[in-house]
Amino acid sequence: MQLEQILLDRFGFTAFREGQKSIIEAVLDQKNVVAMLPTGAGKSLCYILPGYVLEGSVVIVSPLLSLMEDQVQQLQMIGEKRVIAINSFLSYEERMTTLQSLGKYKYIFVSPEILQSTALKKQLKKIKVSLFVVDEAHCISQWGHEFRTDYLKLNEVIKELSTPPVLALTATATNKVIYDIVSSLGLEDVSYHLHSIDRPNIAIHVEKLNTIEEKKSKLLEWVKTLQGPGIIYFSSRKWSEHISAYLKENGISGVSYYHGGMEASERILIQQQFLNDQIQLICCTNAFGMGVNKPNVRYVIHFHYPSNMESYLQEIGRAGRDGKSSIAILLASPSDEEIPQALIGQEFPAIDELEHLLHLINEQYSQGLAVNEEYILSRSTLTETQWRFIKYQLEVNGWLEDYDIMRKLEVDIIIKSIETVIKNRLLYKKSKLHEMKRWLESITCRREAYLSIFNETLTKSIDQCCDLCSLQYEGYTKSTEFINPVHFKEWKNELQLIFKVGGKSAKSS
DNA sequence: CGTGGTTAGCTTAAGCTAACCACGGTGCGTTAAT
Repeated sequence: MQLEQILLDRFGFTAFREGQKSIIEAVLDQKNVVAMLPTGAGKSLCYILPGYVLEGSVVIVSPLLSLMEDQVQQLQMIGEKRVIAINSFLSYEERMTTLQSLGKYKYIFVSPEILQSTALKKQLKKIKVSLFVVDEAHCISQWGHEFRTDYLKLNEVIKELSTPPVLALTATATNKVIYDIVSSLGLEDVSYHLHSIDRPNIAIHVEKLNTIEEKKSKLLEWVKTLQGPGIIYFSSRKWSEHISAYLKENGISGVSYYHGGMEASERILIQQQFLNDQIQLICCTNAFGMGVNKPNVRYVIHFHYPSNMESYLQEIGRAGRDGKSSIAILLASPSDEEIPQALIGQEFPAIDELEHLLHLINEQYSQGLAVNEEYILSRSTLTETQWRFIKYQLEVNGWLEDYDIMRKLEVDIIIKSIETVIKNRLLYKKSKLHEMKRWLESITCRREAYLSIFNETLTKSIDQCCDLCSLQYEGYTKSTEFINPVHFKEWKNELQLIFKVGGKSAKSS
């Protein structure tokens, strides 16, 4: 009752959306909470509202600067001024001033990286942190092990802050990923609020083609017929640019590309143009999407498929946030596996590279020097990600702190240990890719197939389900009037009555 | 890691092989002490 009043007073909503209330109650009950809500279900309310009830501040760990800025703006729009994002957008002076008066902020947005700053941690310890939020918590599992290892150090930060209650929020996680989140954050007595990851208004279509050229012309065909706006995913920057140009050459207007190799200003511009309907179609890599809350995306096409099902579901989940009918199309060809395999392989250092590097570090240690990263990296061919992965392994075992330990253990033992970690991670990632490939080979309902990966089952039949069930493509095209799903259902029911055909049983044909 | 394209170098000087290289994504943070 009281919560509904706050909801009305502060946010102007009369009722909670599904799942929100019980999450908020658990948070206010000082429990550790893991919440999985589908995209667009209003996750941020789950920490914003408790902020008004709890004393002290709410710290929110966010994976992207743009996401932080968005959230800050949204809070300011509802009249909340006690909000700050601590990141590299702040000048040195601004940052120092902010840190001195940290307690006056109710909502403090941070990146996992900046949480490693001792100056920030020192100030955070002085104020009362009443809730520690990890937004997009699947990043712990998806990025923490190799790409952004500071995600795996959040548990240390939580301990340093005298273990405030934690709220981990995500839209897409398998049981294993949830286990990974909970154990990595060191959470005990967890209150789980896991809702279905399914998005019934998104139809699924997979199309097999023999060559890349066939894929290109099929893509053009779809883009010409489908009602936009749309997003097309690629696994390489080059391809996203190439197809963007190809579509333009073939008379498609309002197309742009987007990937991580572009200038930040250009990326922001294109994202804004897409959000404002000035661009109808984005050819992009997986850099595009997180935090893109565009309600009317009508289709997502995969020109290349991602390396695991979680990523796939996150990407198609960017369609149809307004709840209206949308479609996800995946174009597959035999050579598609090459890129994801290569990407997985290059995340990890080769064993001889690892050995070479550790001997270099050892050399520096034995001269009594601290590890000079610049020097070490200049003498190896490791990528930044590979080095960060090794560095984390050394840190987490205490090998980077104390060079006496390094001598005693012998480099060989360290190499063996890291080698084992690499092998296990490779096995895991390859099995995830294999799971993705198996899904592509589904012979029964694709939705049921991915739900089973997430330990779910289909509870009610869906009219526009997938290419293996029954799927009418007319509802997604430009030429025809948009078919309201409700009317469509009635029409279909009538047809079923006439022919006495069962809904779901029809798909086995 | 694994594939596909190019080139150097060999030679029954026009065609073969071996060696080499380019290719494939995601983002933070970069500046001080009581």
